[in-house]
Amino acid sequence: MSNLDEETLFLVSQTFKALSDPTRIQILHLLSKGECSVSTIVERLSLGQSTVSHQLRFLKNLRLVKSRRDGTTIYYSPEDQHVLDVLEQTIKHALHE
Amino acid sequence: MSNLDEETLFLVSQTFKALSDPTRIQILHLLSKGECSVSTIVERLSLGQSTVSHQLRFLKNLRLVKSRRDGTTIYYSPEDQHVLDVLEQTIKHALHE
DNA sequence: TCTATATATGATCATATAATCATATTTTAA
DNA sequence: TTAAAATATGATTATATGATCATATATAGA
Repeated sequence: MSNLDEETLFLVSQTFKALSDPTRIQILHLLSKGECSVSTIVERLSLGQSTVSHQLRFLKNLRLVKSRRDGTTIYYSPEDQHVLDVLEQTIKHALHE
Repeated sequence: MSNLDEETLFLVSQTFKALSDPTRIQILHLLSKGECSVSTIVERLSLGQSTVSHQLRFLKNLRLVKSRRDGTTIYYSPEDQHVLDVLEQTIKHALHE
């Protein structure tokens, strides 16, 4: 496996940290079914608008989700299949599958 | 993708949390090269014995590492290839690969 | 049994994190 | 250009986390 300098180590840990919160996992899991606007995420998951916006920024900073604007609405979706694979694999691991 | 009940959500988040700390990533990364005793990990990574022991317990609780005893020495290794795959994939993601 | 070695555990404390509140920004339409 | 709707941002606060210290436990050998 590739070596880990300090900077990479930090980036990797941050990436996992982005996935280590139930709220952010819920959001990413919802997005895995198709892109959603912020307000849709708020409704579907019964979360505060500010909470969702903060968490989306976190996920986006780590390139786990991407966004596109349509008018005043911003749609979020998973950055790539890679991200969903890691989530899926870890769900399986957690479920002893 | 599989649905996520509250309990699974928590387990998945804990699993990612176990991988979200630089110290624990270093440990797992070291173990990916071959099993190590606690004292070897302490030496190789220049960490405190108590720190390593605490972190190994965390990793083991989430089934990310396993251990075997030989006399007074306890050897740790990654639980399975699955775990290493997730680590490897995330390292690649962090490195934009 | 007594000692030494290896590892684990419990408590403490400084720091990091997530939710919330209030407010700001951006875009569209009237 | 003003208002409304959607989203983002900054500050605050309660809680979670990780390193460290002191101590406990377990195993092997004298």
